[in-house]
Amino acid sequence: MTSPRTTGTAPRSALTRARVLESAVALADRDGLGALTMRSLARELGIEAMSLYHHVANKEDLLDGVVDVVAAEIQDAVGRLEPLADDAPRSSWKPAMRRQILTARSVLLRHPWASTVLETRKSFSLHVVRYFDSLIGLMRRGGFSYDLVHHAMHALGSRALGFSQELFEPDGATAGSAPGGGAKEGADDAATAMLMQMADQVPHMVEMLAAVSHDDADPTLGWCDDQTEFEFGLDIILDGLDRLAERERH
Amino acid sequence: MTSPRTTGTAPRSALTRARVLESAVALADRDGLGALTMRSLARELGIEAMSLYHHVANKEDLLDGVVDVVAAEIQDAVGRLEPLADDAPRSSWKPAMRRQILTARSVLLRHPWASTVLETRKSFSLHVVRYFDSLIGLMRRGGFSYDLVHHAMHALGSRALGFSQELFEPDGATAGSAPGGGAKEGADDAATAMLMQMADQVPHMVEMLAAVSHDDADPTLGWCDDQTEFEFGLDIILDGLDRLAERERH
DNA sequence: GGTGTAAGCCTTACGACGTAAGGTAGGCCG
DNA sequence: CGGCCTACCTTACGTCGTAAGGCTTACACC
Repeated sequence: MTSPRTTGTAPRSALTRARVLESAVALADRDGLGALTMRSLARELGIEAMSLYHHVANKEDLLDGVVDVVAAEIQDAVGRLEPLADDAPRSSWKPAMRRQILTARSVLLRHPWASTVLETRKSFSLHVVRYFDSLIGLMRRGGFSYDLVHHAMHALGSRALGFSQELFEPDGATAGSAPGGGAKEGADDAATAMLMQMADQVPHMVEMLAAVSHDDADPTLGWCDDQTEFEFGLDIILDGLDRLAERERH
Repeated sequence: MTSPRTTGTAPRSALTRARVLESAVALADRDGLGALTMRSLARELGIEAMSLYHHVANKEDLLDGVVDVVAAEIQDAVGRLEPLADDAPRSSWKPAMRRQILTARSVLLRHPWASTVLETRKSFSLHVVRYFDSLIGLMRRGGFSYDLVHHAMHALGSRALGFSQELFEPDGATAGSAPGGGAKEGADDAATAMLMQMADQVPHMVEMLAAVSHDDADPTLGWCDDQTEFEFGLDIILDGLDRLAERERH
């Protein structure tokens, strides 16, 4: 379909590392992380698996690159936010940081598999580090000592990037099930039923679920609002840091 | 070596699901999660790979079971703590919870691979749920509404179990490298060197590293004390929750 | 005792996976 | 024109999880 360019300087390869990585991201978005294999990615690009090795060193390198693409997307989105005014009060570090983190989160929500890959990297992505750097800058403007900044980054952990791995997520991002798959609904119901069975073993939990679910509009216990819970946890940490920074400043 | 029992009711199988799971935990402890395969586990037990399927349904089930073993260990350790006195003040929920979580953490530190596996489970382990239940109970004694308890569990996230997945851990728990492996030292140094190279790209980060590392005793920047950072983050959250609970109680 | 049954273990084999090794063909520069 | 470099391909190996089916042992019952 694409006519081979007969002029130009590089007629041979339309395929670049960048295109490989973009394709990998698209494939993972569409079919899940489990479906991202060298062979399937090659098929997607219309080449053979081994040809990928001319653009990435191995699968680890591919994943590094894929993380980098997502991280660049984050940095881009964060960079699009309007910057802090020069005369902004010291306290504005907190809403600014909140906004950056929620922006990062919105990007990661578009690539649900990315957090899993991020956690398994053993080297930095430049884009991630630059994103962290901007958070550090915000805290400095808020009057944090570097020591406090350092602790703060650890306290935030993965929340700094906008995810907080939920234990026991309903659907594993790793799964990569075929899009027509059936058995999904009822997962919550099954969990609730299981809990009911062991009501005597976990009385507080059962009572909590009862209490929380019926001042909710939805009586089927459609479980929790991720966004709300994320923001709740984030705010607790930001408020705590604010208090510590104020104490530090005497 | 072990004389086969000729009496008794079950002379045949010394191998049980429990023994399989224990062996799997031991293998992962020793050689890493990556070394835990059906074949290697079978070799460890002196049987063939396929024979394992008489005791576990498949590898997912094996991992479920392995998580359960670790969770039982956590529950056991937590159960060994002395319980709250009946006349303990309301505010004692906080140190009690802190103690439980740090106890859970001490168990997970003995099984560094376990957090990774925990995150990938898509169903509950009874022992984990019971542990959570005890945390909920503590917060209730502290006067929390169930709604606040619910948010609190989300805010804690994996910290409730004593881990806070560090992005970019020095060594992947998944690796399972041969015990004689060489290239480990210098990982921090390499990271620092890389950061130095891009100093202009991440000025705050570089400055922070400089500031934090030289009021540290160790000038080689041996990086951070995990335990300290974990407790710092945990305390921020617990303090924040305390404040919210107090406000709730008017 | 003999016999049926079922459990525990083994053998063989399949289709994924990542990737090592080496082959081929086209475009560039001399 | 000839050599070379590079993108791509072919083939093959060793690993993984596990499906299918066979052997053997120990018990339940007659």
